[in-house]
Amino acid sequence: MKDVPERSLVGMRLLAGLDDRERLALESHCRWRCYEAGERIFSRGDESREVYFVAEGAVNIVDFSLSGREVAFWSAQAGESFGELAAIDTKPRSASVIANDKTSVAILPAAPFRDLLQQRVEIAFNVLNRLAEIIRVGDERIMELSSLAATHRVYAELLRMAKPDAAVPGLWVVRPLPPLREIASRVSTTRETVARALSQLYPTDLLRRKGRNLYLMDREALQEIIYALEWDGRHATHH
Amino acid sequence: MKDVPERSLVGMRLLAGLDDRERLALESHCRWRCYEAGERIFSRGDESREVYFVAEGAVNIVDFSLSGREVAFWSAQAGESFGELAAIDTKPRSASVIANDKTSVAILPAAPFRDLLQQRVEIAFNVLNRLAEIIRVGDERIMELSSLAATHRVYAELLRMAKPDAAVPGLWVVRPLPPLREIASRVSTTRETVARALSQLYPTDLLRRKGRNLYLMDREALQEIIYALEWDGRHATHH
DNA sequence: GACTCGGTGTGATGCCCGTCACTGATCGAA
DNA sequence: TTCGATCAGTGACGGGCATCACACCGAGTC
Repeated sequence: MKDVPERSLVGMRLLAGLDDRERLALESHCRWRCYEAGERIFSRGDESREVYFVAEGAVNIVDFSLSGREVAFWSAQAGESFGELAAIDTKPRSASVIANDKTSVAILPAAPFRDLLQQRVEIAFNVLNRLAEIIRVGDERIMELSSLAATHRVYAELLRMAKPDAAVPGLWVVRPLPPLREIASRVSTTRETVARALSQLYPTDLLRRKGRNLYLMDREALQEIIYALEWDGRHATHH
Repeated sequence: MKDVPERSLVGMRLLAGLDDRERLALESHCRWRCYEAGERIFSRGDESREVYFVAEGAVNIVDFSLSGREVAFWSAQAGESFGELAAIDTKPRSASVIANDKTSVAILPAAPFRDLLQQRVEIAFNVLNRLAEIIRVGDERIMELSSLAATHRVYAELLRMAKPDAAVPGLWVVRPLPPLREIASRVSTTRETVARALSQLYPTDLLRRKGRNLYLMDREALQEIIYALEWDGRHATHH
């Protein structure tokens, strides 16, 4: 939000538990850098090993299939970090990272990062918890890809993106609604399918769109639809 | 392989780096148990938090969709472990575990496991590396599900399962070939599709089947097919 | 204004593959 | 041998959705 980005690691979740002295020591190992929206920070297969902390902005962690299809794995907002994998196991980058907005990051080389983990077990636990969360989310995604039709995956993603509306309790809103192409890449389908999935729901009045906001009028009913359609849909009882 | 299962944690990869004294101390916190092939060890959503070490046998980590579709995430052989996630983040089990063969396990409660991580950073690093590997494999799976047709995912899985033949160099073999239904659950498709994928390849002589062995006559050519078909297949150049 | 460019909505077309339904093969056990 | 159970192979059918193609819209820009 500021023009002059803060150069500090205050508020980084992965570093929760460090006192000021420790944090400053860590900052001395960092180099800082800004990226424009859309700029690529590193690519799958790269040999770099640094850990990145997002100070401002947000990034998408993605990968591309041979045919150019973009698959989004997850994203990191300000206060979060990425690139830990390569720093931990010293293998090449497993995915690419692209700045979403104008983004400023702190770049910490692998060596001081590993030193930190050794000296402060607390931080190692933070990292363990973070990796565990990534695995849980990933497993859920695999389950969805395996058992839900594309349309339903879109609805599931809407439910994940929506936040409670500040004004009306019980009303949920996706604000702002990202470009459909981005939703598509998160649930591994196409822009067109996302558009059709939404259109299909407008008449039922479960979804309502106003400008760049998308309102979920009845969250439970939407949830219901996702699973109801798995029964008598193409995946019939089978058992 | 023995009738009386060994009750020791020797050879557990996650514990590499512990000396005998430390290992014995850990064993004193374990309880031991055997499972028959097919028996369920725990289920997704369970509130247990123990870490399991596979002494003998093998287990499958799976999950079931509402429609009963079984999705296999990964498996753990003797010397490997599972259940670390819940022990680390104290959330409910993210998946179910089913014994593949007759299996004996050591069961370590979360508390001593966490103590271990705190006192021996080396072990914490082992766990970090393991989780990192799980994430990398999971990401690859998501990529495959997003960009490869079912038939090609089957071929990719064959390549993963195959090991070099002891006799003929350059020849790779899947031995023994598991039931097709299991391959299907690993790549999220059906038994029938796996059967058809194999049948399709027999005439080309890239695959040859003898009893419970499946020979890959030309590994590179198979690799080739998987990606070649992504170009001019249904996922045309798009961009 | 006109022109571009990124984001939308939607119809038409094919084809992959999940589902259902059989037929056989294999292997133990009775 | 004869069941019974699990696994394997294959045909038929149909629906979902990826692809292609176009029209529309708002926001800059010149």
